[in-house]
Amino acid sequence: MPATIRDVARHAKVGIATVSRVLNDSPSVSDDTRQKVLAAIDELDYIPNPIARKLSIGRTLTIGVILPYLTLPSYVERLRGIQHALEETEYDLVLFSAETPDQRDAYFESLSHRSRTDGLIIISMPPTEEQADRFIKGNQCVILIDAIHPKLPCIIVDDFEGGRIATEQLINQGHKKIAFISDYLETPFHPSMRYRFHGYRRALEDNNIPFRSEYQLQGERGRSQAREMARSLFCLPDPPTAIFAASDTHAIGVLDYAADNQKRIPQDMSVIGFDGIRDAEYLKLTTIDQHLYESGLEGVNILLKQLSENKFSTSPIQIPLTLVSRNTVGPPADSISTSST
Amino acid sequence: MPATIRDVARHAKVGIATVSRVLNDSPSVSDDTRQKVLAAIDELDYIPNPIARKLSIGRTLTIGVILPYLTLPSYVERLRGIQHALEETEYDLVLFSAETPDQRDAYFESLSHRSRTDGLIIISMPPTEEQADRFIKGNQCVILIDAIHPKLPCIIVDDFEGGRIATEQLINQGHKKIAFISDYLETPFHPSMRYRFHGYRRALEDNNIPFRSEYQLQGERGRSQAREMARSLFCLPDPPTAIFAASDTHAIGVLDYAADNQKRIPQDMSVIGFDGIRDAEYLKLTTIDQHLYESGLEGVNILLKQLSENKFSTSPIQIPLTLVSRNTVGPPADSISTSST
DNA sequence: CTGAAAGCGCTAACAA
DNA sequence: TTGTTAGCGCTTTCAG
Repeated sequence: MPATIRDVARHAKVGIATVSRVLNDSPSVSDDTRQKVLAAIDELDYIPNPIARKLSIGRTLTIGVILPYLTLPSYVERLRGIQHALEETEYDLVLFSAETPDQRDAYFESLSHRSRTDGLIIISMPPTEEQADRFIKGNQCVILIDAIHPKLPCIIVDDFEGGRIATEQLINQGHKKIAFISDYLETPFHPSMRYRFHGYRRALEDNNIPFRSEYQLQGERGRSQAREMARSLFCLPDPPTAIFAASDTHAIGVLDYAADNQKRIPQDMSVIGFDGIRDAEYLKLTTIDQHLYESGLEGVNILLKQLSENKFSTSPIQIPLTLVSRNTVGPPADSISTSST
Repeated sequence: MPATIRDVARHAKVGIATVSRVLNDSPSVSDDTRQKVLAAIDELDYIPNPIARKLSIGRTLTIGVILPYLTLPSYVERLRGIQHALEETEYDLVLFSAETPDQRDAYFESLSHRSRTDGLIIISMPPTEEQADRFIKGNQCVILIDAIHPKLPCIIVDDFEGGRIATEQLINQGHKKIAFISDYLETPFHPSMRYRFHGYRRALEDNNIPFRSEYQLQGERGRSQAREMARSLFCLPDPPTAIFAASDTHAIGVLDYAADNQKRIPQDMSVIGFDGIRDAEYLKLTTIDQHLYESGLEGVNILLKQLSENKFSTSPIQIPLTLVSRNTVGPPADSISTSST
């Protein structure tokens, strides 16, 4: 049996509260008794029981993280930021992965109150009106990352603007035939991509480039799906000269297709991604970096502030986007031949 | 203030113990009173406080997972298995990421006893003798995945045999000039790769192929490092015709190099990996699948069995390896020209 | 089948 | 500065 605070008190011949005080670094303990207590603690190999502490102070000292898939690099990268920010605090990080809408709803329900966690970081899953109300009613501290709800604090990026910038970057290089590939846009699951698409449309419009529906492809999320989209695009009678991929994973799928089919990037096709995952850096992918890791850090900071100050703001925090120019965007082939003529 | 068990008892006009009984599905409650209690619970929106429960039963209902990096796909894949296995249980999964040896030692120390977690799943980090003793002394349930210690339960694969099989596969295709690339082999951090190397050596030996030290490269862990190794190998005066990469990440680095330098895989170079991460499937990489996801599942199963039966076996569980033949291994170029001559 | 009461190990008034 | 005491909300004997 492990020693308890009572054992320590007895051993040090002090009151149990005094032990608690030295445990919690209370200033109102004489140096003398502190030493005695410390000695007893040491002698008995005493370790305070965190559960008892939690019950007593009425907090769980636990932060829950709910994310959609543990597989996609962008979620893992955000998780890394969260984990890193949390490890210097007194909070434990408990992980919930919701791979289906049902599971998501179940978690939203079972974690809607304060009994298991002091707060929740929810990644890329906008709650419904009802679910948001439950969080509030349950007094659960929530922060949304990459999702938005008028009643809840959230961290987002300007996806519209990001989409616009990405497309503009392509246009500036001289591209006019610009494709857009993404997940299915009409799901409520991941609305960001829809905004990126709108940004894309806007950039085209601003530059008087007509939108061509054969240049817009959507499908199941995933790298291999993106590869197939790339194939379709390349096989078009009048193929695009550039692709704006709504995520780096999509962009990498395009790169895959190119690598396997003797297509040169960016000579035969320019590609710009979105996210700034680690592989993008490595693959020299030009992309819009949305600072995933930092968003995790920031999420923790905001949540902890909420927890300590017990006030929160529902005006979304915007993380700035950064265009990272690497090697996958260049002028279109025809512009080169034109200029060299 | 949330309702407590006492409120429910009062409301249902029963004793507090009775409420506890219906909460825990005790059979010794009359249907009649059960209904009354259930009604009260419903009416008061009562939610049992898990912390109080944990304190009372003396368990944390928490499993800790310690892993080296949250970035490498193989760890994430194992984590997925763990998370999945745990989500149907009453245990919470709390995450610890040890990115440095110091951090690892700190976690091993602070989690060496039962106060924060009921058990630990440790991935790819063999504890020292001293650390293992602490776990045992602290009565902490531990299972090692991809690491081994004589006093602790562990889940491993036969890395030696895997290395041998991978190499043999290359040899069977007619290769004689086979390179091996890996992390630095001499660290105590990730000993598996050393065994894979030994398996490689053995396969060469068995087939009377002399080991050529210029064909063995090691370096920092990582895809881009592997890419550089591929470059060195290709630039050798007498380059190898096949590469056994000690991890899929290494293998993908080789693929990267090939894609960027007009090298055809497997025509110009055969590549076999090790791990069976998801990208390997997607990239059609031939590899030795060590069933990462399943290892996570299995780790949880064993740990939970330990917890419930309070007995454990330190004889390592071996997960079988599977050779997955995909598109990156073929006969060497010279053998083709030979046979066609 | 049910209830009273004694903890689980800690924190935090309150009094001294 | 210190000790006593009353909880935190649950489980679990033990009587009835």
